[in-house]
Amino acid sequence: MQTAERIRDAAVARFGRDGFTAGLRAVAADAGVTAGLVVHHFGSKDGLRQACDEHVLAVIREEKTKATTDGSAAGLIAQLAEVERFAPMVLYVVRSLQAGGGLATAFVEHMISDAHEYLEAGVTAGVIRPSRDPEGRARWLAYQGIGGMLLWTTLHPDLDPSTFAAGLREYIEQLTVPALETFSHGLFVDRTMLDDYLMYVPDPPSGGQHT
Amino acid sequence: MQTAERIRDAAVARFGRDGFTAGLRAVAADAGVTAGLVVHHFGSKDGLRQACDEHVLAVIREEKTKATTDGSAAGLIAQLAEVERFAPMVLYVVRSLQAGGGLATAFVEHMISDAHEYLEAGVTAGVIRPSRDPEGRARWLAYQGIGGMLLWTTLHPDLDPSTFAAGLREYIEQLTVPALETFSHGLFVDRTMLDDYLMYVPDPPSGGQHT
DNA sequence: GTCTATATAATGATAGAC
DNA sequence: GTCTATCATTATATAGAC
Repeated sequence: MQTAERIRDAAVARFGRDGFTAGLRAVAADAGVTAGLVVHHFGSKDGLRQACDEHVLAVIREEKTKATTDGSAAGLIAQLAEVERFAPMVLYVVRSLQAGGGLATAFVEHMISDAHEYLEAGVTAGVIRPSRDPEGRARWLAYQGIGGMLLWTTLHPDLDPSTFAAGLREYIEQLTVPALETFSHGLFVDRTMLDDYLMYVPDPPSGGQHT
Repeated sequence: MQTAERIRDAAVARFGRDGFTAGLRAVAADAGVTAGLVVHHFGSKDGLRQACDEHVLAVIREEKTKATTDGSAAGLIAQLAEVERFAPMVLYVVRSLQAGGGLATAFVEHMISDAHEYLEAGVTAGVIRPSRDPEGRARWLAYQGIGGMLLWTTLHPDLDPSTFAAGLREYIEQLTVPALETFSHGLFVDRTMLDDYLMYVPDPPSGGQHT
């Protein structure tokens, strides 16, 4: 393997474990080179991070990671095997989500798009209820799902590649019943809250479906 | 006002704007003192942050901030005025949630407890559906609600006290319809997904209600 | 391509005058 | 209590030998 790629992979793993405050010397040591060489290849620390972002995003797109923001336990748990396979990269994505930036935005938009596709297929198949704002619903579910996991992750900072997947499993198992309950029959007994709000926002976004 | 308190308030504001990577010199300059005096009063940067945490948490408890994780637009928008009043402290809490630590955990647990109380009152009043895991449902709603806002905040890093509340309003207005829809009648057409899952996890947690 | 050595800047923290 | 001056460390990045 080329040295530059080895440095980049070491950076993905190190940044994933320690966050972006990790120094170039640590990355260089992991890759078996010196800090100077890292700068020689990537110009700066920011250039290195950009290379990591691009590589991780390319892998995500290539693997066609499916969105699992529908709250389905089956889908989520099935994804956990993938999480374990790509543990270093998953951790890198988590760090990006915590820090913000281009990869985080791209990842979230990717998940929203996937969720949208998945939900619309469900609507067509008759298992998912239609929405008057399908795009907004996908966006909301993605934000809540990713955000919830992100918050849980941040509150349990002992995350390393070996324990991350197990911890994530615990989080999902704890919250699957409430999620499925709510996604099955909602939270409110009736729809007065929705109707009250719709009186103030009467215009459904384009693409809205009958609800 | 005492100098130590002025330094502490300056630190809350500065850490809220720039995150915890902000230096002691910046905090000291904001408070009109020197870096040495900050250390003299708080022992270390970590001591300063701990003092900030304790103060913010005390204010939160004193103001009896109500949980708004029920997805209700009315409740959320009503809270926005409070967000504007306490903008520097809200930003500090956001930074804590991004960084993890004691204040973040305490804040989330506070919101979970509030949501639990609020939901149970709704169940008793007959407007909220019962859950077989009321505590888990409150936890799930709090994680998703806080996490979603946190993710949105992280993805829009141009946050300062003046624009934060307006941006938050935009986020809420975008996603209120999907949230109310889902909380009104769920996401799935029927409850086969829930029933399928419950066959694997047949034991309802203690305190469960009939669903 | 890779290294050593160094420049430069910023950090948290300390010592001691006043 | 408050300041000035400084130390020790760490960081990114550069220069140049090989």
